[in-house]
Amino acid sequence: MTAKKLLLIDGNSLMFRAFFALHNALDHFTNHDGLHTNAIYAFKNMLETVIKQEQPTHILVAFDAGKTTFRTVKYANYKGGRAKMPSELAEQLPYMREFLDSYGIKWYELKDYEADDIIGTLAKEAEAVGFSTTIVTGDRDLTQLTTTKTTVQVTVKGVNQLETYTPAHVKAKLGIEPGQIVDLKGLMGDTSDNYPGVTKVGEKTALKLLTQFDSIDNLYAHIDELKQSKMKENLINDKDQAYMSRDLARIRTDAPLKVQLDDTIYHGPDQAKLIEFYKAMDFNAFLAQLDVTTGTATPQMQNNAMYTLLNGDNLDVLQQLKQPISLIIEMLDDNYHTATLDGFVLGSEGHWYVSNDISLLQEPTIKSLLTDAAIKKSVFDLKRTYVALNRLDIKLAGVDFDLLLASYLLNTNNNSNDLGEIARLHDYTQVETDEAVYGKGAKRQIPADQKLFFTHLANKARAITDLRLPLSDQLKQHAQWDLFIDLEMPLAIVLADMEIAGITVDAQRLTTMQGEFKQRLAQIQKNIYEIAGTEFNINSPKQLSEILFEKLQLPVIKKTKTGYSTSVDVLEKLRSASPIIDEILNYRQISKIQSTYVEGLLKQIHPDHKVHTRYLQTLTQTGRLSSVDPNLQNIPARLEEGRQIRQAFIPRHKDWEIFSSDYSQVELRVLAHISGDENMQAAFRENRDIHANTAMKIFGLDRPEQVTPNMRRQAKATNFGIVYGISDYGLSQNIGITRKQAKQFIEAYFEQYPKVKTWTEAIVQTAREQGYVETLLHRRRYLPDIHSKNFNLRSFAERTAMNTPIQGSAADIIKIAMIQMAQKLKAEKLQATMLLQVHDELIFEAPKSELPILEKLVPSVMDSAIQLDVPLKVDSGHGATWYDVKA
DNA sequence: GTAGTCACG
DNA sequence: ACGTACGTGACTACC
Repeated sequence: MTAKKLLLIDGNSLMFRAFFALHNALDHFTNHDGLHTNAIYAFKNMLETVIKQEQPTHILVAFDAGKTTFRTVKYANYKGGRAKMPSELAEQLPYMREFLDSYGIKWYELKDYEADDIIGTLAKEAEAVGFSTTIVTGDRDLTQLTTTKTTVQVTVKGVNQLETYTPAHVKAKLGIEPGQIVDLKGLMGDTSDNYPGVTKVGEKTALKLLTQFDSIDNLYAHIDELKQSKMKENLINDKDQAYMSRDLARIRTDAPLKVQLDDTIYHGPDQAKLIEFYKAMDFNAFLAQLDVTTGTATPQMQNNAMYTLLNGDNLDVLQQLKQPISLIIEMLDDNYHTATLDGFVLGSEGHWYVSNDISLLQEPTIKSLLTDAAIKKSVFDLKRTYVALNRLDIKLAGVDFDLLLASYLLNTNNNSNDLGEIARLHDYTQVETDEAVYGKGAKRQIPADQKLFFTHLANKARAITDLRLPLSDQLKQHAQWDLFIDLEMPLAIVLADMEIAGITVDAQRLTTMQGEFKQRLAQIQKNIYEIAGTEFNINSPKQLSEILFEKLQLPVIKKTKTGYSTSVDVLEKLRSASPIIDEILNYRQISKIQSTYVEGLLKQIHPDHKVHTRYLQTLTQTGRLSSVDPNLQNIPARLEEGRQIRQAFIPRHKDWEIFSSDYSQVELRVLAHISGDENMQAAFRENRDIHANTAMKIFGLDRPEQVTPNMRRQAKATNFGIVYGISDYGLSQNIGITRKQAKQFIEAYFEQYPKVKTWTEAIVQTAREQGYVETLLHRRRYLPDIHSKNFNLRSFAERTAMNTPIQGSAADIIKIAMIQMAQKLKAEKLQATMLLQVHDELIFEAPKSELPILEKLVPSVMDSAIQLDVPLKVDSGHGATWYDVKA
């Protein structure tokens, strides 16, 4: 006899999860009747994952029967104040049941009881007859049902990550037994279910009390033993409430169910019904997964594109291709500056031409097709494709669609670089992921069977062709078409040219520095070992903390997940405690410079004496670029010691210089513009020192002379805080004041800049209502966590709602400037070359003779990139090396 | 592969 | 009561 395994699903809880998991894509998930289907879609995926994982013999999905239950009879406010179910979800309920029916899964609801009670009762019955049971829910309260035979899986993030609770896990996590959870809830109450518990008692206090007294009963039996305190008073006053809350929290295991365990046997889906259901829902991707003839679900049936192998003799077929033509230059390695070109594919609508003979690209037929701006082409990752072809001296032109860029703009959360994965995000399954075909890590390679490789290439090209129209439509619907066509697409070429140009690095200079730093590190290391009285690895936080906090017994300031923190802010506080601290800080600083910037950079220099970074154009959530291999956006600047690294960045010719322009306070100017705050706008219009201005306002001063450097520093931090989505705690940590003071700062700030306050509130509200926020150019960021019950996740989403429009609009602005700058340099036939972008700064190399031109041209392009209600300000400088560029 | 630390805007 | 500043990438240690 095989072991019986029961799967119990908290239908309401998971349905909500499923609904909000795809809340972003609510509009996208509607069937031909206009019915929303997102919750059903996500629920189905989740259900299949769990069934596959658990292999149950029995399944039941429990639902809540209605608003009133025995709990609301006991306590009228139970679950009061809850927002009512969104209508987009409510309309899916009947279909959810139909889905379960066709999937052969029993579902059940019972008047006056909640889903929890059905689950509790069945779990108990199942246990009595020797089943093992798994409960899946989004509600932590169900962990009270955990036993040796019953595990509870709680969704953590989204829907597919589950945290498994066994009695041991409950104990490890909370320090109490599963059975004590009701006592815990009794004492602490539950805000989301809206019952009170004991005044001022939260989880921490409640757990402390339970470790001492085990249960509410025992606590009250010994209440006299507690020392006189406010808490004791509260416990006594709220005794009835505590007992009531405990009873509300307790899940019933004796509900009068009209369903037997035998009714929950899982036989699998009714194929015919399921097909009908998927058709009704327009779940075409799911339909495709069903093998209709055998009536069982099979792995993805892939319909492969037919391809033709190109050779030297059949290239003329390409001239028959209909436009737009999809193009892929395949490289397995990430770094397209150096990766081997493994093959290519060209084609459109049913005609796919592939080859692994790269030399064919040089044939006039193909080369002219690629370089002709009048022949329209679609690609996946324009910058990558352009750079690869440039290595063959082919100037790619005529690309008017990039699937990767389009997908990124539609949802910045989808930051995969894999065509197959991205296609799936858009419900297109007729192409494998690269990982599936090539493998990953050390095993990544072209498949031994060439047919597999060519088929994959053809499928990829077909995916680009098939997704071009729908994604273009979506961009237009989102008002993002201009952002796509006029900004990101042209920018890809500008960035490609910058990467190709590269920046020259003086390896000699770095090697000299390497020697110096090596000596200094050896000396500091010696000092540290002397003070510590032993040798150890200073680079190991673990070994270092043993020395500091155990051997030397320094006070512990902060802990990390795994031990003691040894970060700068901790060490700063310990400075006076031991001379070893200064030495360690010094060691850290220099070894960082040595390993990351001196040695790290040396490794990245190409034979042309340059480094060629790659800008990631589709990674950040805000629209900024990022830079890798090497990262040239975090070259030291703040401290002199590190700043000297910039001496190694030099122009490519003698008699040339490095020239740089940067926006001054661009983010605050953006804030002044979008908030419409008159006071802040006036400060910028009158070209005042914004931080001093803020200091005067929040400290109530009349004259700028009264602003002390410390006031300005605090005001500056407050300005930054606002941009980051202010919190009193964050600000207090940053400038070392109390939380209360920080709160007063923020209040004073908002009084002086009232519209900034209104704007922050409005943007958070906007995020709640539409599920996303936008930049000036309609770059969009979805914030699903804005509705989270989890305080941390929700707060983070709220800060992000404030920060993203600011940071993202600043990113939009400099991107416009870059495109216009590239055009100007070309139009004016200047030799000056744009090399780097560092978020608010553009860096060039140029013959000295062109410097006077650049000094006018670059700032004028940058400050007129966009018209705001406040002026943009740009500072410039130049010098023999990057280090010598000073404004 | 993850965590801790630190470099930048 | 909760426990944080926003956005990144690279290096080292350790499992």
